[in-house]
Amino acid sequence: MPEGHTVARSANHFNKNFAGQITLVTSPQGRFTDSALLDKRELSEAISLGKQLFLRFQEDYLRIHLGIYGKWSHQSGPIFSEPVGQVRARFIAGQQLSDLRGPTICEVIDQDQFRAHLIRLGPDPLWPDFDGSLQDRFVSRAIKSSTPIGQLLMDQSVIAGIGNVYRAEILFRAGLNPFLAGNKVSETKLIEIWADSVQLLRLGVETGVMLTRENFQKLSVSKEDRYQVYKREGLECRVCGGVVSIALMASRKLYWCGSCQK
DNA sequence: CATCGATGTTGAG
DNA sequence: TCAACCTCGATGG
Repeated sequence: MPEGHTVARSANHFNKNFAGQITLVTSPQGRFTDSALLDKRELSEAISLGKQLFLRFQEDYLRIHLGIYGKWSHQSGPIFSEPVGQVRARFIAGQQLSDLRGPTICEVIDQDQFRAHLIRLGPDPLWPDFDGSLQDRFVSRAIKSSTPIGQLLMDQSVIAGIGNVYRAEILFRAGLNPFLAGNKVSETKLIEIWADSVQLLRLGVETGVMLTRENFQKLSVSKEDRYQVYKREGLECRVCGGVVSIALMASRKLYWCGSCQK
């Protein structure tokens, strides 16, 4: 159940432990019927873009999207324990084993299809942005839209990698009302949101935890203390003491503080 | 033990 | 707009 930082961590794991190696690819569950196409080939590299992970096997790509249920489990050998659950795809190289369970997408695609996905997806705050063009793509897209900013942040073609937790937390940190249309948000504010996304996602990659509170202390790792507003409906806002609200926006739960986020 | 819900997306209507 | 997809840990009785 990842947002972009988790997927980036998976890519890092594959680049560290599998890249450049002949990799066994199987489907213990049997539902990944194309596993044989990749079996015993070199896993060239892993690329994360938003919530999608692409494992390149020379000229072929395995596109993986965990969706809401999917999960990775990694093990180091020489002894591998049998993990619980239905394993869609299993990867083994040397002493490393990775099991993929419950993904929405696990499909082999070619280079053209890979390029199509790159084009379709919006800018990923975790990608290097030396000339600021990724930030520009986000700002210019959001500032033209009459869609609420709370929905724009969940749109993977606007910004890739933000999910329901970061959406709520970023808007709280920006003091921005989620219902405000994108074209009513100032350019300065949009740049601030992009910069905060970069900061938060990087910290998430580094720590493996979604830290969003003021001092980023890991002391706020316990579930009750972790977030500013996410899943805190009916509780006191940590800043103003008002009540945290909840509503459905595009059928996803949205959390915000009505007085901090006017 | 049964039920619920989740950091997500697609596609039918 | 909403059901369907798909898995399993958390929750409650």
